[in-house]
Amino acid sequence: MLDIKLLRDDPEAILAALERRNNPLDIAPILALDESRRALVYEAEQLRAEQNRASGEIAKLKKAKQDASAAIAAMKEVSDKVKALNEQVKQANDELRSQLLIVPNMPHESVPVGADESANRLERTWGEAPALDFEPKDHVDIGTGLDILDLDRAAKISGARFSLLRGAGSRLSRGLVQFMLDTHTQEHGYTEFLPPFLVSSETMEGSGQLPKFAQEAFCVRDRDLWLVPTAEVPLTNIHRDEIVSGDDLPLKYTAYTPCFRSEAGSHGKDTRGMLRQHQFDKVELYKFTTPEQSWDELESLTANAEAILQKLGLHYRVVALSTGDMGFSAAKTYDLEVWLPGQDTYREISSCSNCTDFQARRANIRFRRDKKPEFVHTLNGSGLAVGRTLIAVLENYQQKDGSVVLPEALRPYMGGLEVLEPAQ
RNA sequence: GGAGGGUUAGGAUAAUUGGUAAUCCACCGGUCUUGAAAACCGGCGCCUUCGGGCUUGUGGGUUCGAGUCCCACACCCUCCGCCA
Repeated sequence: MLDIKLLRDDPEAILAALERRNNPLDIAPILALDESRRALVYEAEQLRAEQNRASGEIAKLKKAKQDASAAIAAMKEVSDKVKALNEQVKQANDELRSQLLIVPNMPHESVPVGADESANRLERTWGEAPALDFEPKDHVDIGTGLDILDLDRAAKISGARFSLLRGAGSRLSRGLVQFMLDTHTQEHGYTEFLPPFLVSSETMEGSGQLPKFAQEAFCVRDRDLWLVPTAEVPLTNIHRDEIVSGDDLPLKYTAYTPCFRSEAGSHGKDTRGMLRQHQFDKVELYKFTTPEQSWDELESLTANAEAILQKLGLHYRVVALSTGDMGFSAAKTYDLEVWLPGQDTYREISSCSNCTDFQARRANIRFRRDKKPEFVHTLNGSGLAVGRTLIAVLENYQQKDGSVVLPEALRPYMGGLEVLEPAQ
């Protein structure tokens, strides 16, 4: 949610930002709404002041055992007016908020301008694609050959877009989670959380999933609970409606959660294998920072996610998303794309964003350094998507005989195992 | 799911038959001091068009006026039931 004051004081800047995002939203009605709302608030407050004064008078008269019926009768009218006005103010507030909620965040000046992903900017690449002297298989064939991935039985249990890992496969997934959390907590200074996987509507609204993206999430029947689509949701809401100390910033949090997404609208996309699932594991990175810190912190958060890929020796590239490709809340986003030999392409494995004060305003997360509370900046990024990391390990470290050599960093998490051998 | 008790600022406690939130601790600033402590003064919740307005778990209701009365809900504690 943008600051209404910014809209009021500098509507041209907002219009220019919308233009860059290729978003034709008209802000004139919002400004008109704001103006009439403020007039209503002022009028209501004036009447309220009169009411408070008169109430004091009535109390005095009553104490002196004098007749107050005339004053009470007069106040009855004022009271009715105040009630009617407050009702209007409430409506105007709700209306204004819902209008403001559909305005996206303003892109940072360093974000490449363009309509879609074709305008994304390559920032850097790391490592090299493995030189395979044979036709690489994709993770489905590799995983099936190793008897660690069983998509048919997953479909039997839950339907399409689920996976069933077995034996070393499930241990590899668990090991990846451990490896990522250990790295972020011990080397990057993040505090680990294990949040609820079911959250309330209020929490979903706080981080911007509701009402706009209700279609993308799963909800529990007959209860006000949603399955988390990402750990970003519970992590954001840890400090919802709080004022944290400025001395504590930046706060760096990490959490593993499963993520549940309906992927409505992605039918026919990535149908093979475990690239796009209704349930997947992810280790999330999250920061609450001051406004001055947030751009440096975006770079270091991205570097923290990259460190995982580097330790695993996986070739990847970093891309700055264009204004047209960025998410609603982000002011700037870097995607990490890992090389997948089985797909013969780079695939997103992490998305790191600075949401500036956009999410904080909506979730009402502030900090105090002087007298006035200010909104924090929030940043989030995957560190990393576990399922896709598993895919990347399988595809990049596959051998001609169908085995997979485990990267050294993972071996301690696999009981010293060095190679996944194909089943006989 | 059932029964009972509770929720007032960061913490702890007040508030006549309903009269418009008081006090202590902690914390911050100032005076004083070589420095510190103590003492004293001011802050110590939010918004503001600087007139004020809002704030007693949340949302309604009654009333000129609600921490107080009524209704619904949330959360916490204790016990029963169920359960890993």
